[in-house]
Parts: sequence; structure tokens; C-alpha cells
Amino acid sequence: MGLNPVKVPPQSISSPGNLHAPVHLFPATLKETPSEAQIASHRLMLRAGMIRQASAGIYTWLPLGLRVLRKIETIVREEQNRAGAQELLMPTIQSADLWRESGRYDAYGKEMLRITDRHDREMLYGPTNEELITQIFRDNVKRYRDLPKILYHIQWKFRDEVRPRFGVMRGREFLMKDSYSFDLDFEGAKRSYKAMFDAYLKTFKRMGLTAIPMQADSGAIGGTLTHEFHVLAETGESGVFYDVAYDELAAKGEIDLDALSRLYAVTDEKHDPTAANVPPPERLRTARGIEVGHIFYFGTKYSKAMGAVVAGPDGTPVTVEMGSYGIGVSRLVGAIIEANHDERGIRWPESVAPFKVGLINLKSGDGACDAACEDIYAKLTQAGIDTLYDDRDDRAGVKFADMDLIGLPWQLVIGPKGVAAGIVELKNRHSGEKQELSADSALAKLIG
RNA sequence: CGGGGCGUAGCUCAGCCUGGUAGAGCGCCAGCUUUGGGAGCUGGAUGCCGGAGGUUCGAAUCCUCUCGCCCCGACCA
Repeated sequence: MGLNPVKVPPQSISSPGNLHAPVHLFPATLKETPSEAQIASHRLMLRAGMIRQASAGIYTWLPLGLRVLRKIETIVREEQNRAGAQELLMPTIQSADLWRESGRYDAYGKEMLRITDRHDREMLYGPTNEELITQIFRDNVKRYRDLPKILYHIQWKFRDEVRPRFGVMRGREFLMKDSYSFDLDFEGAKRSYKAMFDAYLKTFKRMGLTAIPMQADSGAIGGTLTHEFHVLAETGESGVFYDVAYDELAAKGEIDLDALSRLYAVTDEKHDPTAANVPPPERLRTARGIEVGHIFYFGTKYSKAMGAVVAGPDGTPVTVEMGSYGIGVSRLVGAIIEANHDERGIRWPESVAPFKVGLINLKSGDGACDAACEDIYAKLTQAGIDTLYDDRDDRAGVKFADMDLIGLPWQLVIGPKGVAAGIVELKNRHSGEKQELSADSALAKLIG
């Protein structure tokens, strides 16, 4: 796989062959909050028109939400590829027999959605893919020289949570990136683990998030090396404790893995005030965290049960060492909003924004104003800038409010007064800073 | 899985206690006036009151069952 990130071609939801046609987003925004939503990200995703609930914990992704999901997915994919992982795609529906090999068919419990097909064969909607990937590996890799391997896919999962909540943050159906590493020995497995650890820090950073790796309970999957990655947000589900040095390290461009892994950072259930590396009280931060990633080394748990064995250097069979590495892609959409919003709406980091620019025509129907908007929209679109053009025949206040709610990084406001004076207004959604400048300077700023 | 709550117009909700045949605000449609931060006036459309059964002359309202959804707690990317 290539080491360079893939440049994603600009998407347009305009009709094919007519890239300049403005599009009225489907559906319209909501002025009032649907009563089902409690936390900010859920409310804002409903109001902005990103998702609609289909059943408890199951959502339809509307055009605006899907764009964000795809952007996140792309960043995750690029960083996985860069780390040397190879993408494949496993199915959502799996055979119960495969899960009996690992013993998890009986162990998993009611969280697993079990299905029977027309022949009464037992199937399941995959909550994770260790069994399937181990089968793929064991059937296709027989010699140690083909190691190491890291394989991943980005696929919908289903876990029949007793109580889904918080919108996409804790749905039953969710999009997850899961990687699986295969190594000949523990030293190799540790290298794979570190490669993923490093990739995760880069991935979350690119999304504008501070994600702190926490020593985590290994839970049901079992193992020794494991970290949870938590995004700090007031509404996080877990309490976290961490050394303030994380903030200092995170502010730096370079990630020092060894320095990071020595620091104290744990979720509240693992917090031990008497631990050796607990920082002094003035250096110990407490916060709320949203778990967006979880990585495990679990040795030969699945490879042994399922016979994933390669011929080692001396010809004798070696059971491979494995790890798995998850990122909650759909959860990240909610997590990013939790970390980036204000009373007016969402404030997207540019890297994951559904559009980079929101073009507001303050007076649709005014010839000069329409012409100025259409000209600048065409230029932005041709330059590959994702632009949402609001040319609705509505009052200015409605458009401002909607644009703030949707939260695109840049708002380009064009009205008749400005057009007459040769200026447009450029507003930064995050800082709130506005500046008046010529259309050409605005273009240069957005394109350059 | 324990505990609590809610299903009435596209959305937010009132009406239910104390049965008498459907309401408000916002949104939507039309017209006029407005027009740089969710406009004003006038007129209009919209409901199997979640579903089934029961009580009653009569049920959104009372009773039973059922389905869906939300919240708190225990569990998870």
C-alpha cells in the first residue's frame, strides 16, 4: 500500500453536469430540538439535519451527516495505510459456527444479534471481527516470512445494547474501523501495537481532537497491553485522571511515544491514588472522556483456538501473536461535536467539516447579488473547495442562524450593500472573527 | 436487566384528574408589507389522539393488553 495520503476528489452534491447549481440541503434544519435528544451532539445532529433515528440506536445518515462520516473515515483510512495496514472488507453477517471455534458464540451473550436464515442456519450480525479475520489469515498465510501483517476494515457493526443513548455516540449499529495485527513473536506484536498507537494519535490529532491514551481494563477481550483513547469533553461517559504533562505534550507537534506511555492517565475505575507514577495533586487533571479508540494486544487467544499457525524460521509451527485496534468512526462524529460547539451550533474543525465554506446570498433575487454569489461559487467549486451555497429566498437572519447551526468553518456573506461597495464578508465560525474584503482576496484566502 | 416517564398536526407541547366528538406556538401554503442575525398582518391546509380489545348512549380522556420511544442505574467502540 502506498505511504502517501490519497487526495480525495472534491465532492459535490450538485446535480451532475451542472456544478454551479445551488443545492438546498435535504432536509431543512430544525428550529426546535426533538424531545428524544438530551446531549449537545445528539441535539445538534438532529437539528442540523445530519441524522434521523430509524429505531432505537439505529440511524439514517442524511447528506450532511454522511459527508462528515466520510471525511472521518478517510482520515482514519489514510493513517492506517500510512502505518502499513492493508484494507479489506469483511461481511456484516457471519456464521455462528465460526464463533463456536473461538468459544465466543456462547460467551458473548445477548449483545450479539443472532439471526437464522431460511435453512435455519445460525448466523449473527457481527459485533466485531476477530474470528473472521483469524480465519482469513489462517487460510492464506502459512509461512513466517509473510509476517508481520496488519489488516483492517471499516464496516458497520451491531451490538444489541440494552440501552442505546446519546445518538450516534452509543448506537446499536455503528461504523467502526477495526485492525488486526499478526506477528511471529511478542517483540513483533509490540512493534505492531506501537505502530497503531502512533497512528491513533495522528488520526485524532488530524480531526482536531485531543485524545489521551489511557491505561485500560482489558475487559472481555483479554490481554496485557491495552489502551483506551479518550477525547476530553464535558459530556464524556467516563471519568478520567491524567498528568497535566499530556496537555503540554499534545501542544507540541511531535509525538514522543515513550514519554507519553510513561505518564499517568487512567479511567476512573482504574484510578489508584497510591500508584507510583501518580503526579502530585497540582499536576493531576480530572476530566470527562469519550472513548473513541481501543487497542489490545491479546497474544494467541484466537490464533490458538482457531489454528492460525505459520511455519517458523526453524520449520516448526508457530502460533501467531495477535492484536486488535478499534476506532469508533460514527461515534467520532458525535465526539467531535461534543468537543466543538457553542450555543449557536456546531463548530467543525476544517478537516472533517461537511463543507469548508458556507456561501450566504443575503438577497436572493437581487441581480447583482446573485451574479456575485454565482461567480464566487463557481470559482470556489472549480478550485475544489467544498462549498454550500445558501440562495434560499429567506430572511438574512434565518440563513445566519442555519449556517451557525451547521457550523461550517467559513461563512462568506454577500449582500447587495457589499456588492455595491465591492466587498464581501468572511466570518470564521470558530473564532467568530469577521472581516470585510474584496471578493478576490476572500477567494485567495479560502483557496490558498 | 431493575426503576421511572412519554406516545395528540412536520416540530415543541396543552387537553386526560372530573368522558360530550381536536387545540396553541413554531413550521407549511397564498396574498400584502418587510428585508444585514430565526419578521408583521390577513387568510388557508394539516390529525385512524401509537395499536387492539373492553366499559359507556358517547372514549384522546376510564380499564386491560400490546407496540414504540426516552430518562436514571448496572454493562460497552
